[in-house]
Amino acid sequence: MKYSDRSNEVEPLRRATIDDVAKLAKVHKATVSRALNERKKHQVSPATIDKVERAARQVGYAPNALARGLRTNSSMTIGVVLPDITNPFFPPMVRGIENVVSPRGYTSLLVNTDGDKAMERTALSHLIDRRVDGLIVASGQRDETVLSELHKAGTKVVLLNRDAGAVPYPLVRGDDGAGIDLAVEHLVGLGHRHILHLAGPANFSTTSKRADAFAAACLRHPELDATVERVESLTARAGEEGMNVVLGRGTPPTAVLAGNDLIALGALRALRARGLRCPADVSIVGFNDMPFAEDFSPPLTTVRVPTELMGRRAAQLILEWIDGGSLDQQTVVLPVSLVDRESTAPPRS
Amino acid sequence: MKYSDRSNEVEPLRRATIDDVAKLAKVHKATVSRALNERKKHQVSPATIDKVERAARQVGYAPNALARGLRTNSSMTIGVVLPDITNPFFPPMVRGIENVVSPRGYTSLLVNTDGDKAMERTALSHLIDRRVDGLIVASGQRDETVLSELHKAGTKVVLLNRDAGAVPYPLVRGDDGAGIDLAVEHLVGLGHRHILHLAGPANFSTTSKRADAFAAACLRHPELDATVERVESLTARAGEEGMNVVLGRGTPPTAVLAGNDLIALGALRALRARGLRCPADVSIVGFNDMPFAEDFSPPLTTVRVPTELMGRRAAQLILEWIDGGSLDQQTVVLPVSLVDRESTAPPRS
DNA sequence: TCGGCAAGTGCAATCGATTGCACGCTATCG
DNA sequence: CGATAGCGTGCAATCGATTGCACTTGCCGA
Repeated sequence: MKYSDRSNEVEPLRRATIDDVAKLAKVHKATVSRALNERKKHQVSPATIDKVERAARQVGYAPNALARGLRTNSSMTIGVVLPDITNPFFPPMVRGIENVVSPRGYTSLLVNTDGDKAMERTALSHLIDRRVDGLIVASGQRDETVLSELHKAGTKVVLLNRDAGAVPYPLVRGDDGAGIDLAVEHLVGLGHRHILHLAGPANFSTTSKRADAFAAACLRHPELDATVERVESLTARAGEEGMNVVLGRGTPPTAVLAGNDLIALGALRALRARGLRCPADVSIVGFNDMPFAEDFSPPLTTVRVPTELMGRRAAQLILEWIDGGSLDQQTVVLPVSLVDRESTAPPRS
Repeated sequence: MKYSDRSNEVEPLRRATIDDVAKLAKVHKATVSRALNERKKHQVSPATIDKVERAARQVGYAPNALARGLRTNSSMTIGVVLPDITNPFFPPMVRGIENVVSPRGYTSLLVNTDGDKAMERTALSHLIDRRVDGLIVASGQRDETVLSELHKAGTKVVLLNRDAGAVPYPLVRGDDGAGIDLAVEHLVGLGHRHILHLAGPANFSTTSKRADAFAAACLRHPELDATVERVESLTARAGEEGMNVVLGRGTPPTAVLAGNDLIALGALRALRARGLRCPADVSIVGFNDMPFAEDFSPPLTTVRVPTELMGRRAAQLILEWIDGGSLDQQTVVLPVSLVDRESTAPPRS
């Protein structure tokens, strides 16, 4: 047996196109298009549909989404912008989103921004280049300029979790204020008077809403000796550092209400490093009820926000909008609840 | 001033096309294309480039990736297939992938399969429809038929973490065998003799490699009284159930080596529920060193696999391949290490 | 028997880019 | 001074689908 030089060449392997199917089925490609399109099938005779489907199956035809998108001016994709997929708070939202968009034939394009404005900008423009039909943005910050540009350009965006300053886009979020109230009442109920709020950075709408709610709660409870400490970012490391500076200042609070679970986790680590016990020496309440918060040491008492549901809602909103629904600015606030686990107890003495 | 009925209509808001730019710059669109393409800029005079760039900026031109992809037959996207993004083991891989593909101008398309064959099939075909330039598949199972179809069709795929039966695709994985050896030696060194392996399902190459390595290690240590229990899935819930049946059978082992961290976590929960203490009563070793394994109660001793690096490597491989590199089947095995934390201790007498 | 209608199919334009080829112009060299 | 090389640009085809319109049939009713 003799092989030619070409035996080593890689076959071009062109995927079947609509023309291939048309040729095989001996009909015009327009007919193929219609026969395979659920919404236009009725324009084609059953016999032809059958021929076409047979042919399509035979050559393994799958429409080129790029070509279709070019023509129909819709890519059937939703861009999803996250600050950090590695933060376990977000994946459930992603699931929620996928759970509603996939069944409708949409694919989601995920990008990370690392909370970096420049990265967010390039990420968004990539998505725009790809002609996403809509965007879900969970990385909003207080002073967004990109988003207001997008708004001017008429891009469809739904904000998730975090608001983005003055840009009038719809927003789906958890009830941060109510969550803080729940947490404060819980701690006060246990008898705590000296409470520290380890707040997240001010440029996130979520954490600053929480800080505001904390301040308001303190006003309602004049008996409280409340402190607020801002940490640099929404990470365990920042929480640890923040807790350390507080601890370095002298007598610790009897309870800390963290801006989110990661900060709480950091606080836990700082406590442990100093030989303080939670909840015996100090109680800690988190926020978000991220996955595995129940497995921390001790299991974390925290405010549960319905992340998966938030994802779903955001996805529903963007799809409605794409479908021509005229949702004006609207904010969907989803209820939160307190999950009472083992990181809180009455203060000692 | 008089408004027509159209005043309420939504402006179509057509994005600027290459023709708009051409018109404004008074050149042919071919020239615009070349002027804006880094690799063809040299064919265009500097004066023209300047004119074009000005015009492009003025109208806010961004090339339509769909149109470009259609013409160039490359979408600049990489499909990433995961079993479950909600499992914290995967996000770091995703980061690794993004870290290498984004700088090269690629966007990654993420999809979940939930370990479901049917979902995997539809997910993959969606990605193929979108003409991804390559795929990274982390959801491989032993008996893959979809992947071998893809292989026949000439699709470029790199497997991540899990192998997929006989399909000759390149694979990037951690050294499962070595990891188990490390763990077993660690436990044996502590004095454990009665060791249980809570193995994951057999249809994953990872868990079955681990089970094999465990069996081999036992052969090397005839003094061991080893047991293996298979759990139904790679989840905490399954780990808990598995541990419960073992516990229900009588005297517990002094140490358990879990198929992964989630199973370990489940085992931890089961122990706690029965009033058994870890590591005082039974030691536990996990596998993967997923995020927050250090924050469990107790902090989990586990085998660290370099997830982010695995993602990077897989991404590098797929890009090389796309660039015309002819990587034949090759397996990249990355080294693992034991992270000794607090879930292991010598057996009580 | 003929006009008309409807169903089914084909034709060709179109979406927005890229790219091989041809053309015109200028500069260079023998 | 004329042939020629080469640079810069324009022309038009092309990628693979969708879709408005026109055309062909066959059937029905008057």
